[in-house]
Amino acid sequence: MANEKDRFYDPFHYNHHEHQLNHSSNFPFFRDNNSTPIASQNFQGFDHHHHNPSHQRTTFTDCLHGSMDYNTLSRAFDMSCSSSEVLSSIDENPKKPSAGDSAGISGNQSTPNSSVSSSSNEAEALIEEDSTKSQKKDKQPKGCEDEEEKPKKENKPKKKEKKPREPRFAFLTKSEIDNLEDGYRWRKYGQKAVKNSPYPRSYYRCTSQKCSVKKRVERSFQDPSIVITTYEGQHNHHCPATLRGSAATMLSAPPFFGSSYMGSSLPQDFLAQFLPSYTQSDHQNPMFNQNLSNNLHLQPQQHQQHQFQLPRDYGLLQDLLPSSFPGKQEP
DNA sequence: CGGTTTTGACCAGCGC
DNA sequence: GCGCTGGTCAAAACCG
Repeated sequence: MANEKDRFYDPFHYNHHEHQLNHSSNFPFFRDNNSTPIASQNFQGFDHHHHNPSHQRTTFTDCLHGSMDYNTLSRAFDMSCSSSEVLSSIDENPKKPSAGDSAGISGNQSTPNSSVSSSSNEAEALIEEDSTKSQKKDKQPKGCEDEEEKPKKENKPKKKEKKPREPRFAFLTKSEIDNLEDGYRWRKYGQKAVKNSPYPRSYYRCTSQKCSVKKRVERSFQDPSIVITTYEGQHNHHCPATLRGSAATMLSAPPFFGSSYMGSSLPQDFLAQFLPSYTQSDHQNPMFNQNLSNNLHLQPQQHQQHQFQLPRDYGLLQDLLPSSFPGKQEP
């Protein structure tokens, strides 16, 4: 058990070589044979139009390994990217012919177009749903902020302006544990049966006050060993140090992506490591940097300079980082 | 006793 | 307009 969790924490608990091999594939999904975290995700800029109206919505799939600061990650990836090798995306066909439509990630659903792949490529798809559709739900007034404990049932102020949904991104993790530790504290607020799946989907909210981050956790019914965790929103606080040492540090390290260092001039090597589909041309593309920069600075708090320090137990991480990366420890 | 989980009900979009 | 579905609420139960 604990083991599983620990593994999940470890962002680089995978085989380097395998990783590299996967680089070449269009399918940024990998896992090792030992039920290690597979952490792959496809990003789809659903709310691009929201964050940046001028943006056109693009699908973007990428993968990372293991868990990191989801918060920053989501920001980091919520951008347009040239690598479109992926996705089928629901982008263009937000609506599926049949009902399982909104299930976004529906990796566990057998929706025809869900771009989710099937068991053989289980995680291939992990695509986020079209935000436009998701917006529907946002019952405004309440949101996740507990500030307003409105009596929703009766007189809910008819909400009008839909609050655009936060970008979401998902992780696939091979684990027996449904609710994987990620450093943050969550409170479950709902559970629903998933259509065409024997496994229910659980809804969690960050327990931190005024933090509206939510996550959904469900198990792929195609491959029950895979847990699909979808994050929505950005934490506006640091990761509570509930995790053991480095893991927490790791997960909560905004500096990882949030420091100005990461702002607009990420080391190419670094990006390449974390964004397997990232290419040099991406980096050279002004839009890429621009988007990245923009996305990394959505949150004021993240502007602050952090002295990035890598947890010592992440040897692999050390190895992956370019020597120029701040905090990189010399052997 | 305070925080979390459970769970049935409710609500809003969407497709037909 | 109706039915379906995902998402959310909130009271009750549970737990440490």
